[in-house]
Amino acid sequence: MTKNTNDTKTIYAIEMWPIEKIKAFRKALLDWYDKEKRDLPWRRTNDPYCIWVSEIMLQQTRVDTVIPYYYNFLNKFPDIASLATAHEDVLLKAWEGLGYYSRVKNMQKAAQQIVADYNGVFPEDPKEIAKLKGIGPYTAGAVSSIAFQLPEPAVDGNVMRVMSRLFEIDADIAKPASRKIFEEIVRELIDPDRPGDFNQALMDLGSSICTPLNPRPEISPIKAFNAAYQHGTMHLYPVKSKAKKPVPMNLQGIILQNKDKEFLLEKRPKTGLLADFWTFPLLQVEPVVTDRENKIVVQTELLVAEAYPTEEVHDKNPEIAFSQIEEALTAAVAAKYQLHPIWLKAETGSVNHVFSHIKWHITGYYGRVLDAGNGTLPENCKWVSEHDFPAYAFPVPQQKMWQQFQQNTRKEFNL
DNA sequence: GAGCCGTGGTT
DNA sequence: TAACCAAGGCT
Repeated sequence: MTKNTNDTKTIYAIEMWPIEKIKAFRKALLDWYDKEKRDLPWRRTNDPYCIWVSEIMLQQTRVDTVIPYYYNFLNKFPDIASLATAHEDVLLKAWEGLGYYSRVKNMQKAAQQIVADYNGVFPEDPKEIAKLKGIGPYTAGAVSSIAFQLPEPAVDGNVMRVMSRLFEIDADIAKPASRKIFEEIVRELIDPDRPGDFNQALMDLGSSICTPLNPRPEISPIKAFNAAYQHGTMHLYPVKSKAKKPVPMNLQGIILQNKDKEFLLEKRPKTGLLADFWTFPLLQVEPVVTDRENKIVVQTELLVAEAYPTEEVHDKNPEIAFSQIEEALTAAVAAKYQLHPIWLKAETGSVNHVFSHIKWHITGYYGRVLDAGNGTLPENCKWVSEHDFPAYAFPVPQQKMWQQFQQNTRKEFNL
């Protein structure tokens, strides 16, 4: 930060406004917020715990999605102590469907930190708040300003977009390093008397008027402060590099039922994608498929490194594809689960699911196991009656598989 | 710093 | 449809 001759600061080569303009900006923004702000559940409380819960849930997640989860979560875990001592399966169930599941695990660790280090009372110092697990720069600023009226910036995607247009900032907002620039700017602009409202007003403006697509700067309460709008350069901001496309992956979803009508569920590892969630067994098994010269097109093996579109497998040799898939499934299931199912001669469905960085294509197969009890099931596997399904945390791909099985296969074959 | 980590809504 | 988007943080 340097000082100019005309008494204004320069932040990362961006010239800050004089104090009179800053004050006018605060008033224009807060007047609009007072008039237009939405009535949201977490805006009816000053409890830092409730504010915290809302901020974690709102990370990369829409307001409409969060609202029912917010009520349910506070009902189940009304305070820091109850969160700190919750059972993990109950915790995950409360977050089921929200995504980014490490958020809730980190939140519990933070609750335990607060119990251990702060006598169970949420700390009021931004530096201390930022030490809590799962609380990064944005959330630390949000809780500090909203719950404790501290003049801390809370820079999220909305704020970066708004500021990049106001000041015609060329920094790539997709890069983590850019956030610091915007924090310095917000530190200068933030209203010291209403920091929480100021931060929330910026975010509300970003989500309603200063939107990524089809923004309406002409009706913005701060259009007079918008350099990009005034200069006709709105289309240039924000600068944001493109995200990578999700990598496709093919899986077989194995729906197995024993003679007690129970289904085989598998708990995923405690780190990585969908950690600690339950699904039908998912295998990366490709059948041996040969072309008309008996040349191998796809080699059967577990954990095939490269994804291979199932449709192509059928296309290459449709008349023998299913029996060869069946053969491969039988071998894989015997090896991994020590089970020997009798397969239904049809797929139970086809599920597509897109994650942030992976795209799953799951083909479902149903098998009935009559000799269960001989082999030893892997430690993370369990036969479960569907009556007990509501107690298990399922990711969306699993729910899609189950839905297809019920609606299609089960009805048709009376299983 | 870049990759990992979900899901649902919009265009 | 595919692409893009939404109140990020951790490793």
